[in-house]
Amino acid sequence: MGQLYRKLNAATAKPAKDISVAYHGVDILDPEESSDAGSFANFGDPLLAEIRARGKLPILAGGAGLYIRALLEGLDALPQRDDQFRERLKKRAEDEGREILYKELQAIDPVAAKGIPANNINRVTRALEVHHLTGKPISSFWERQRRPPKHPAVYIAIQWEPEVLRTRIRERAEAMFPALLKEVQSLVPEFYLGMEPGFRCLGYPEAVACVRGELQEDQALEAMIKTTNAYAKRQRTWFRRQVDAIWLTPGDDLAERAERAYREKL
RNA sequence: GGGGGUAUCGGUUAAUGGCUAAACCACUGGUCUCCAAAACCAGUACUCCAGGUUCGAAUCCUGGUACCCCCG
Repeated sequence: MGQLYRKLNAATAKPAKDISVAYHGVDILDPEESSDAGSFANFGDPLLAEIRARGKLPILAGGAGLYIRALLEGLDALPQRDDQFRERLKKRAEDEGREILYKELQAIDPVAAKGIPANNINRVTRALEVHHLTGKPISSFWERQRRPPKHPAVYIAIQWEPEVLRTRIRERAEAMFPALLKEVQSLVPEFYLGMEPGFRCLGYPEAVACVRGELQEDQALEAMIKTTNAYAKRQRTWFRRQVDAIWLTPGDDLAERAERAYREKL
């Protein structure tokens, strides 16, 4: 996710430059460009086909479950995001409260309203947006018959002991933080406001707040650790419940076991 | 040794002597079809201890304990 963005290197865990694997999808957006699951899928779909055609095995590495699903399974034919419309809704939600938007959704699309929590402003917004753009309720696009995945794949996830994972996340954040601060200082406020889409990536909002003097360094670091832990938890839930992942334990020969799992499954 | 203050979920705090002790964060589980490194839902868990006053105590009183501050 963060790896998509140019200039944001310190906290995005990009692959080392001298690595012997061909990487794609790194440094393809500027921080002011927004990304979404649909455009990610559009980017990756031909790429996967092309790599396969060369007889190579593509590997998707990352934890944004929705992006991976969008790429491997495809999305329904929903329209792309409309940022202007979203801005308007956001403003209305701030001025009049989010309940207004949900009431609107209930009026336009009771089916969708039933499936979307009233407080989930993101999904309520999306549903209203689709209606705005197409004149049709988003639920009318939901008529999805189970289609075969566009790209056959095995999901492989690593199951860490909770305490070990916690420690690794802390150490990772601590290791990244000094460079992250320096990087953000060199970008904000001179070149960026720090509110652009790229700066939504883990650790960046905290570093921006620190550069602006809103947080002490140690507070920012702790906040970054916090959000990273929360993210890891969401990942765990996603790969546990949303997809049929194979869970491997660290300490084994991961590469070997992953390959075996892959052969068994396909 | 003397004086004062504080004590409520893991953390920070809320509750005129009166509903089932609350909120936020953390933690655990979960939701998910285009901002997802997002947004959201649910759950666990607390009145320092022992007495007393009272119909009724987190709240008032006594003693103890722990921590903080001041004086020696």
